[in-house]
Formats: sequence, C-alpha cells, structure tokens
Amino acid sequence: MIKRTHNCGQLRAGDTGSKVSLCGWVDSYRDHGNLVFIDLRDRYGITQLVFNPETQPEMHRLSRQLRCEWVLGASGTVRMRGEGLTNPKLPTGEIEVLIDQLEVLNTAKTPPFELDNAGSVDEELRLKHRYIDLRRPEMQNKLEVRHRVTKITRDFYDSEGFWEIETPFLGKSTPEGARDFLVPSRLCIGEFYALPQSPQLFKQVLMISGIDRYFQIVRCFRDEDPRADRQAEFTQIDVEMSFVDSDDVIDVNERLVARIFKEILGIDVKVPIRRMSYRQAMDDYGIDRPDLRFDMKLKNISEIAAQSQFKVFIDTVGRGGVVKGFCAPGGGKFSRSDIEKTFTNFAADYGAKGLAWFKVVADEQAKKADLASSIAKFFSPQQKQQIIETFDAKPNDLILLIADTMDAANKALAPLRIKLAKELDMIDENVYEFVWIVDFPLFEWNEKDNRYDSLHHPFTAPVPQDLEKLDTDPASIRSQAYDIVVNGSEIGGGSVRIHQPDKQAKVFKLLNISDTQAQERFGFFLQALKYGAPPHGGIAFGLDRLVMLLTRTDNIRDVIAFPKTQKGQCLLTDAPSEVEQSQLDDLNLRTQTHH
RNA sequence: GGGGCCGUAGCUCAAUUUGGUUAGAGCAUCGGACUGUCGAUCCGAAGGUUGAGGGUUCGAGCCCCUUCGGCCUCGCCA
Repeated sequence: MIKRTHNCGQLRAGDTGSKVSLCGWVDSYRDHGNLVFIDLRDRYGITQLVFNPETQPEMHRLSRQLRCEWVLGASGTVRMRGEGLTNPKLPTGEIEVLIDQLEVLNTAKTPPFELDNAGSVDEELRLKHRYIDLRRPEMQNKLEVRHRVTKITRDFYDSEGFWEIETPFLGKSTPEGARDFLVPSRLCIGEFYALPQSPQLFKQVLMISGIDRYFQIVRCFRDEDPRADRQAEFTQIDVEMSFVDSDDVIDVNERLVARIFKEILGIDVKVPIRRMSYRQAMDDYGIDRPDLRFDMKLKNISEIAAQSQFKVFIDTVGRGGVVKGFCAPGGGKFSRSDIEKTFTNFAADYGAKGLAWFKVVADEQAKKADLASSIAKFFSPQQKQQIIETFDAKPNDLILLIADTMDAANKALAPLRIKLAKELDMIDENVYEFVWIVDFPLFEWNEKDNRYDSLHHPFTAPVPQDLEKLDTDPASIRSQAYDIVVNGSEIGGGSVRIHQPDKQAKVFKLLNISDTQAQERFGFFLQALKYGAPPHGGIAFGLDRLVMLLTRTDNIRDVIAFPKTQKGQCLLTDAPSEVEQSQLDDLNLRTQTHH
C-alpha cells in the first residue's frame, strides 16, 4: 500500500521536485483524452494530480477508470503549474503532482448526492448517508471548530486548576424538570435508571468532597421534543467551584468565553462582560435572553392607553394588564395586510389575542409626526404625541402594541421584536453582543399547581439580603443565578448553590416538595450537605449552541456528527429499534401499544 | 397533543384558470470525442409505481380521505 508522505492540503511551490505520495478521495475528475486531472481530497485540502500518457502510459490508462469518491494512493513528483495555469482558489493551486504510481485503495458507488452542492440537498438524505455528508469541507470545518472549542476549554480549565471528573450516566430519576430517558435495570427488577439531564448534584457532591474546582464536557439527555437548536442528547461544559460568590464564577467563565471567541473567530470580547438585571431585560426586551445587536426596546404605554377611548386598552389596564410594544424604524413600509395578517398571526402563535399598530406619518402642516391607524380615532392629539415621544418615533416608523397581562404581552413581543428586526435588516450577523443576565427571581408562581417553581433549579441560593423574605414574600426573592446570553441565545447559566441543609429544606418546602419526597429524591444529597459542604457555585454552557454561534449555523444538527431527527431517530443506524424478546425477558419488561 | 410547509428521475426543480395525449430541464450517471483542465467542454444514451394506500372521474402528479416520512413551530424543555 502506498503510504502518504504529505496530505492533500500541504504541498506548495517550495516542494517542487520532491517525490511525494498522497492518499485521499477523488473529488473531481477531468479527462482530456490525453491528460487526465484528478483533484484528490482529504481532510486537509485538495491537490491536483496529473496523468500524462507520454511519460506514464500505464498509469494514464489506469487513471481513466477512476470515478468520484474512489479512494487512491498516488506517488509522483511535485511540479509548478505553467504560466496562467495556477488555481488561486486552492492553497495548493500553484503546484500539481505528476503521477507515476497509482493504487486504487477502494472503489465507491456513485454518491446519492453531489458533495459540492449538498447545502441544498434534503437533510434527510444527508443524515441517511452521514459518512458522505461529513466528507464535505463545510461539515468538517464545523467538527473542527467543535474539537478546538473543547480543546481550548480543557486547556483553560486545567490552567485554572480545575479537574475533569466523570459522573455516571446511569443515574437516579427525579420527576422535576424535563422528562427523563429511562433505562431498565436487569438486576433490580422493576426499577429504572435515568440518563442525566445534567450532572447537577454530582458536581455539588464533588465540592463537598473537597475537589474544589471541577469541570466536565458531558453528554446530557432530556426527553422533550427537539427544535432547530435543541436535541434530546446534547453536550454541556459543566463547571463547579468552591468558596466562591457569583462574581468569581462569572470572572473565570467569561474569560473562557473570551478566549474561545478570540481563538476561533479572532473576536475580542470585552471583559468584564456587561450585566443586566432580569427585571430590566424583561422590561426592555420582554425576554431573559435579549438580542442586543439592535435596540428597538419595548415601552410600556399603559398610562397613556388607559386615558384613551379604546376599550380594549382601557379594559386591559383596568384588569391590571399592560399595553406594551415597540417602534420599528422604517416599518411604515409594511402594508396594512402585512401587519394585520403576517404580524398579527405571528403574534397569535405566541398567544397574543391581538396586535394594535400605528403608522407614524408626517403631518406637513403642523411640521411634526402623527399617528395613522384604524384605532387612531380613539386617541386625542395629545395622547398621540405622548406615544410618539415615548417611542421617539419618526415618520415612516411602525409602532406595534400588545395589550394583555405583562407575561402574555412579553411572550409575544419578544419574538415579534426579533422578527421585525430581521424583516427590516437591522441585524449585523458579524456582531456578537454578550450580556450576563443577573438578579433572577428565585421562584415563579405556578398558577396551575398552586405552588412556587424554581426559575433556575431548586439548589440555587437566594441573595443573602433577601433571605428573610423566604417566609414572608418568596416571590420577591432574588437568586444568585446568572445566564450568559449572546445575540439572543442563552449559551450558559448557573448559580451559587445553597450549601446549608436548613435553607435547602426551606426551599423544598416552598416548592411544595414534602420532606418525604425530598428524602426519596434527594436524600443522599441532603445528607451530604450536613457533612461540611463548602459554599460553592458553578455554571454549565451548552456546547452545541456555542459551536452553532461560532460556525454561524442555526441548525444544531450541523454541529453534531450524528444527530437525530424530530422524532428522535438516527437515520444512519435506524435507532431506536425493536429488540429481541429475550432482551425484554432479561429485563422483565413487556411492551404494549396504547391510545 | 396542536398549527404550518414539504414529498415528481440518483440530486435540485418544472409540468398552463379543480384535471386532458407519451410527466420535462439542469446537474450527476453510462458511452464516445478532445494536450492544460480546475464547477472542463462537445456529441449521444439511459434513467419515473409522481412517498404509500384508497376514493371521485371517461381521464388524477394536480381534487378528496387515510397513512408514512422530513423540516419549522406552539405546548414542553427544573
């Protein structure tokens, strides 16, 4: 077998005259009857091979049999291409290799799709033949970025004194949070492991064990419906530190983020990254992961709206709701039908019951802006001016408003704001706007179950000053949690944890978790807390989303080598699949169809 | 569980106002030609159960029902 001396992205003019051997796949094939050109491809690049019938008739004859994606070993001499024959698109484009020995290492069936325009090929087909899809430089680049990010991460945490420690995949199911993937136990009949949704409690136990600083690049599993940026199995960069407060955790980890963006994209992330309170994020952007690449803040005009003659607004504010919205610069170009069909339907998808709008028009006579809309008649000239001032609106802008409870209004306005920004081309794709969201509420009230839920998770510590409100006003307690957000995408989140057993017990109580339940689910952990738990905190980054940002894709499957479809199937291997009856017998399981 | 978009040759797409001869094109494939190409070019050939099943009709890629699959999304994701 021909062993390669170089790879296909390596040879340059300086190698002229060298005897070399290359291995790779036939990327393209150009037969001129006499001369034959082969572009040979491997992970590193493409090099042109030449077969000349005059000097090497035997090899030339053989070369004419070659086909795309065949696997070759080839030896020959590097030579400069002639004047005007270089290919500036290739790093190796100044040279070519004149082949005197060719070995077909393997033939290949014609690929089911062409590699060079696979971007427009049905993704289903790419997933079925993932081995071919992953030959494409575009996909290999994403895999490489992912590799480099994990490498940087390991080097960084190592240099900061963190140890990488593995935690179990076969764990204990806890009904909180997402649905668990269950694994039946053979030895304990009728019992199940759960695959981890995150190593949360194990990493806290490691702190109690005095490990001091831990990290892990770890697979996590959540059995929920996938999305464009969500897979049932995904990877976290999981971190925990002892004897720290939030500032310590934030400091170390934003330096990692800055290093990754510097090394991968050459972007300088200003450290410290700015911080924004949860309250402000919700007020100004309607969401706890604001996209700060553009402004277009939300404004609350409830007071003005309540004074108007518009019944929907008056009633909503009267019931304690709000009238809130934003002003889209240049949005005046949208037709009434754009607004009342497209945007209203869009908002309705997010639960909005309606969408009010004003076009800002120039009043030539008064030499100032005015509002035009089917509901403009319900507003006095003064009220209209107040609205224009509130939004700092200019002629040809579009003001969009939703009247509802604060939560409901925010829920629809946040995605609507993004949609308008995209429609109006307000987003610079080359910009990365980082922000830490801090001062989250510890709890949110769960109307349905008549109890509080953790906004983050039940092990998050309250801010010390708010501690006394645990008994009196739980809803107003802030937590020591922090999320890092880039361009509207949450790439990481964490908190300082509760390290005192009595406070942990109190929080469980507010979450309506009984002592018995707490013992069943987290007994081992409550026990561990009693044996000298240090103050500690940590964070977890979503590696997949981070790599998505770094490779500028909005499809999580593009950054996972072997991803699954929306039904959680692997089209390459055809998992999940039925199993042998004997396997079920071993597990004492019986299947049934229902519904 | 709900909503939306999609499925025609190996791939990407066409196929005329509810329907009307033999379902077309580009790329890929196969064969031939060609001394310098690099998305080679030129000539030719082959390639189809229109995702599947049923229905309406004289006639269905097109209309109706069922079903399978993919993507986006709401719910869900402590």
